[in-house]
Amino acid sequence: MKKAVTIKDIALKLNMSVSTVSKALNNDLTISIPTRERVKKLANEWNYTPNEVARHFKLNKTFTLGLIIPNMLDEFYVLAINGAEKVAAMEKYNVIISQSHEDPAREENIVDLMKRNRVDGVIVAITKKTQDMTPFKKLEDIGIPVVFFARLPKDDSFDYVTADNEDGALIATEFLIKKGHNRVGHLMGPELMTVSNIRLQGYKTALQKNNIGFDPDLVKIVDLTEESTFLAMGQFMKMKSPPTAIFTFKNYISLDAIEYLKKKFPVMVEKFDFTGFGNLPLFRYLDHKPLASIEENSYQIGFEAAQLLFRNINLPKSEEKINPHHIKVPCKLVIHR
Amino acid sequence: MKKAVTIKDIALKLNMSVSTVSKALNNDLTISIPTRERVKKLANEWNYTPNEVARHFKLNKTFTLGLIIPNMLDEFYVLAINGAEKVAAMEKYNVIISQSHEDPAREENIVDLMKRNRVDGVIVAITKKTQDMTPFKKLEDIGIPVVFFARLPKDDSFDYVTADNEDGALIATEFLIKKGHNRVGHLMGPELMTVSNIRLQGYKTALQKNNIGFDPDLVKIVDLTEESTFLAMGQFMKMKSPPTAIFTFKNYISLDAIEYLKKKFPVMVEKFDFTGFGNLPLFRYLDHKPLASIEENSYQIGFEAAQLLFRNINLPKSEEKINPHHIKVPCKLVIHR
DNA sequence: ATGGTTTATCAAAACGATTTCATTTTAAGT
DNA sequence: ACTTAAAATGAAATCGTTTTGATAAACCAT
Repeated sequence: MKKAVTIKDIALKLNMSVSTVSKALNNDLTISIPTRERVKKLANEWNYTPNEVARHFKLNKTFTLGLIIPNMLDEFYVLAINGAEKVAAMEKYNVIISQSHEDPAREENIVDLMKRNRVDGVIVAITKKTQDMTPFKKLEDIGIPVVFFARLPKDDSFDYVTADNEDGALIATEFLIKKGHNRVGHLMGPELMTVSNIRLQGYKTALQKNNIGFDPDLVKIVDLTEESTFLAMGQFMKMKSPPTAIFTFKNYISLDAIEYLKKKFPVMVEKFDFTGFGNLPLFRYLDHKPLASIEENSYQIGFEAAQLLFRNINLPKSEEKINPHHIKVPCKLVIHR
Repeated sequence: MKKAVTIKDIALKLNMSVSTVSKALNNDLTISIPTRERVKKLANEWNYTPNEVARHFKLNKTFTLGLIIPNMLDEFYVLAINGAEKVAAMEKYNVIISQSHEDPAREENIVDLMKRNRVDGVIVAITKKTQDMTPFKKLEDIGIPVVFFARLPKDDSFDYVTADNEDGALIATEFLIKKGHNRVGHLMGPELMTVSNIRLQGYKTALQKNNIGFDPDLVKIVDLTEESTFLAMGQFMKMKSPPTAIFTFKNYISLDAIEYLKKKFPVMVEKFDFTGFGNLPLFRYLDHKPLASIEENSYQIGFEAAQLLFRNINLPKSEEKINPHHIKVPCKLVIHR
């Protein structure tokens, strides 16, 4: 079969040692200019392609970042990937991406794989259900730093980057209140997720700030499926005094909620106001859309997560991580109409 | 710094040679059961994580597939990735994904990178503008097989997997004709792209089959930006007898076209019928959407591309590729209302 | 006991690059 | 011409694993 040219082949042809060739290719100053050029010329002619596998092995470094995300169909994560890739590119690092598909077992496999492949660091948004943090601990045990983003571990000892969820929730809720709504509901995310609770907190704070009493009946937990949103909306609409506006955990939920209204209470569609996390590009095509979105700046989140990771990667061997770094990226309200 | 345990550490501790440990861990039958178990036990206790970098280096094989796509924000590609990943997983291969962002220079970098990293094969959807195929030729020169999908090279000597674009275009156009339209327009994709021309061909065939003369004025080329679609629609609407239905290269274009009508000819919105390639999940939330989509089965395309790639990877060293394989995955019409 | 298998283990080479240290060559200074 | 310093090259070790061929130990039959 076809085989790639090695440094040795070149050395042989030019009657020099492999060390000279290696150095020549790396522009080592101890090699004379003429030799350097002879080597490079032949390397070029022969289409020499350095074997990075060998290099990485020797250097004990892969110049690769591992990215673990739940699902690439969610634009949020794609943008975060792009942000991380940007930083990686600047540092001449590669990025490998893997999807957990919200399955903790699969996630664990991926972590193991990345560990075996000796990535230099890992950036991860855990699944909705991830509880056990030992796989990540083990990564750090062999010196592979980890940074979490978007989906956070309960355990605060890890580094993470997140949107300022509490503030975002506050802004989104307050926006509805200022619009004149005093019965603002909340469609909350899964209880298991740390962010769900933080956003709930922001919602509560907004009420408080505006002297509106918290009514537990105005909060329903959904799991991001259409059915659960429909169910929750049904419960809302059955109330003696239903909410007139809703802040949702994610705007995908708002969309399903609007669908529900379109089907069951068409007259209400126009009156009901929604806000939620996630500013989706498709909104521009919708006739009925949330009033406003919380833009989480996922690109920025990915960007900062990668930066933080590099800070850990480049830490001098001796220095151990002292305190975990927690970074909050500010949110922004985007009004759609 | 923390260091990972190696096979050597284990051998030392157990007073055996590294070869024995290696074989034990690989369940080699020439190693006695008791030794095998002793080794595995300690490996487990010490959290031994095989260094795949070293392994790949030694085996001259990385068990990794490279995937190059234009853009992960397009669901089409994400689904294709998922299909390819499925096959890779079955073969115990990893997948690394990189985005060209429609930039041929960037694409070339990625190819080079994958070559240096010695992936075992590459699956690629080229950029809109890619013309030069030598980077891919060079890949094959050192024995790394390539399979193209979705976006095809002009050069037919490569393997590829594609939707049956001509048939899809035919079905989509004919659907409009059968609905009673005899002035069916086409918003065509960039001329540089092979698929654009193939879809145009399908459109023409549909007209012919239904005894409708081809009117070149009913075809406008767009570049997938909103502006160019608006421009093309403007030209259509200025005609003495404009089209009453349009088949578009991609349904994203249909969406922009519908937006145009909403703004400029609100009364026409309901009368105008659209079909196009790409069945987007977000359609369910739209009040004004294309009449039907051509579902390209991108998951299937990714799946088959990976399968084809493995056929090449597993080719005995001796056998050279004879004829290129070209696979067409059938399309399906999905009606939205 | 002797030779002949079979079974279990080991030593060493190999993969492709980098890097340290030694050695050779060239140039400079007297 | 001779020493000495500077410049250029080379030899060899190394990274962690697999694999081949050799060796040692255990078992069997005569």
